[in-house]
Amino acid sequence: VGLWNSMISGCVLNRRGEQALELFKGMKKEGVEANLSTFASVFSACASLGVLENGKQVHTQACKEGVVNDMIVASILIDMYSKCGSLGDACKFFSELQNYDTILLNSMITVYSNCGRIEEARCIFDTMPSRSLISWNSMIVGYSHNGFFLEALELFSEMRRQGCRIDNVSLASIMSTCASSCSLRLGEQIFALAIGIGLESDQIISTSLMNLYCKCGDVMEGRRVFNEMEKFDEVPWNAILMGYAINGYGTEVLQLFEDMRSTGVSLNETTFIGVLSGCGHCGMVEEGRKWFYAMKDIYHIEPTIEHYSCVIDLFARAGCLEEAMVLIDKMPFEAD
RNA sequence: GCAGCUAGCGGAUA
Repeated sequence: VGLWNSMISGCVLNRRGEQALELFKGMKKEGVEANLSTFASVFSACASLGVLENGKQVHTQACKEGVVNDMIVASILIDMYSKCGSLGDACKFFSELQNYDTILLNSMITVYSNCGRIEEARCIFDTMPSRSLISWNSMIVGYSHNGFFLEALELFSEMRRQGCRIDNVSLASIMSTCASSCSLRLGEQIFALAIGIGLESDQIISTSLMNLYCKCGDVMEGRRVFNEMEKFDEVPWNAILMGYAINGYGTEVLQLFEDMRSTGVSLNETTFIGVLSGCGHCGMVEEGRKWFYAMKDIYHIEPTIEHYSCVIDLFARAGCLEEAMVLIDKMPFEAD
């Protein structure tokens, strides 16, 4: 068992989830009994792959082994359902549990927030025996993502009043709250706090600052931050791209997108949302059509409903109604 | 001193 477990958890650590599941199958074929660690790794693999059905099957097996009573396995399971977008299953499983620890309850704060059940998230937060930094951060993010900006800010103040440790995640989250609510001055004050604890060059703080400027309409200032910051991943690129897009700078969107491709920055769904919405704001039909198809054909990124929405909107506004209708029919989702 | 939880970018909309 030990050898199998090491191999499986090794795969998970190296993001080879598929391999981990293969190994798990092989292990069963050989008649080796899975234990706690095995299930823990397998659920993590399912979580990172987002394979719900697989995860459910293994969950059933784990129940027979009685393994789901383990706190860590239980948290991973909740996290797995959460990452697979199956929030109902997460809630159901949670309701069957008897014992909870801080980490498990933190996961549930996130689950409830992600289903919009913010009151229940807050209830867990209020009644949990002890709260970690992540509990506070999760609750703040929950409020923010659900549009409860004042509540997020209030909780952040409470955090400071109580003298809790504040980290880059806390600050970036609250700066994002400020950006969403166009609170430029407040956002800058939060950034000042970040400087005070030595986080002025922190990547996620810089990204948040840039986003703050962009959302508040000052793309030039956003660009200045972008130019000066260190960029370890594609997120800052997407943020400035989106900044250009929402402010109607179409040529800058295409230029930046070209820079991304020539620099070898990885492109993701968000990148294409930026590109397509930029084309939309500026009526660039040809470019929009081209990139919509290219994202699938060349970059192998499946268009989501957001992408369809951008491009359908683009066609409709440009007067290409038939093309828009055809696309609506071809959409693999329900129109919302 | 490593099994589990949070983060920054994410469509259109009077």
